[in-house]
Amino acid sequence: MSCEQETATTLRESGFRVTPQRLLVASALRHAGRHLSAAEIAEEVRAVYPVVDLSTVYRTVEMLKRLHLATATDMGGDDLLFEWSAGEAHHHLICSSCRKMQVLDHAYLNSLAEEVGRDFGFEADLQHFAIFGLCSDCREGAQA
Amino acid sequence: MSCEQETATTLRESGFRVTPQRLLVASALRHAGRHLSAAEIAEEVRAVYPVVDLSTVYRTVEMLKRLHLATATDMGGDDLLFEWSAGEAHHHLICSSCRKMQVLDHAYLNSLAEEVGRDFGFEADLQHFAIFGLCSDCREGAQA
DNA sequence: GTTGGTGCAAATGATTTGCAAAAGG
DNA sequence: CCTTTTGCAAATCATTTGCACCAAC
Repeated sequence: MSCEQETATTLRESGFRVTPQRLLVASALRHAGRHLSAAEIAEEVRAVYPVVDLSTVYRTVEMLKRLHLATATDMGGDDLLFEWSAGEAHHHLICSSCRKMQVLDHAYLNSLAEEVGRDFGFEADLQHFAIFGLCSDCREGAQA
Repeated sequence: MSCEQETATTLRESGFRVTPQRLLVASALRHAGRHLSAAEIAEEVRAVYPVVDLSTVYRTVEMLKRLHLATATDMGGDDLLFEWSAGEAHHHLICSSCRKMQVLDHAYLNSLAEEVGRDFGFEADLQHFAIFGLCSDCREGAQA
């Protein structure tokens, strides 16, 4: 089953209509392999399907979020960044000083999720966390 | 030493000038005992000192953040919420469904901070985290 | 006096919304 | 057909910025 068909099936099963815009937004995210802003998603989609409004992108991404197919994260920039959410979750260490971004394996957040579930019955949505702080380079720089 | 004097000393030592606006914004946060939006801070300050612009509140809070005297957190509402940052850090579990908010002790994030520091040399700023998810009540509701 | 801080007013800019037309099922 | 979805255009609204004046020190 192709990516497109897979998305289409998921949408239909969830009671949403399948439209080219939705498939293309999903596809753009799935194949980007990185975080995209709403404007970047629109750009990607327009390369194939010229007329897509930003509002449609926002509405679609909102839907994908509800279906746990995409995540939205404030990574310290001016706009929210969206990412396809498949396979293992991952997170980011973002340096407040130099903006460098490192990937953090989900293993680091596993026990937190478990403890919070055990102690509070809370099902934490730890798909995509942004942890701000100072990277090793900037820490050394600050001491010098 | 009173709260006001304490803040004044900190500001002076950090090379910032001491102004009534700054002392009052700090005081509003310190004594609120809860999260305040910029507008709420302005309201508090104006009760004592009638003319304070929102932009001053934003600029002051930004300064307090740099001094680690206050935190800014997106708690899912329309605006950022600010809180005085004293004593032990704490965090929040926020239900995406019913918006209920529970306090999470810093102990839950301690090991994460340590591991990230050890493995990446990254000094995580884990003063005030908002963890979204489903609370126990809403999980039960969803199953029914 | 200098420099930094404030109020005011205006700009910014991402995200949201109302609505009529278009398309999915 | 009936309902959902879209594009368009306009609105929203928290936050930021430029600038002239004022206050710390």
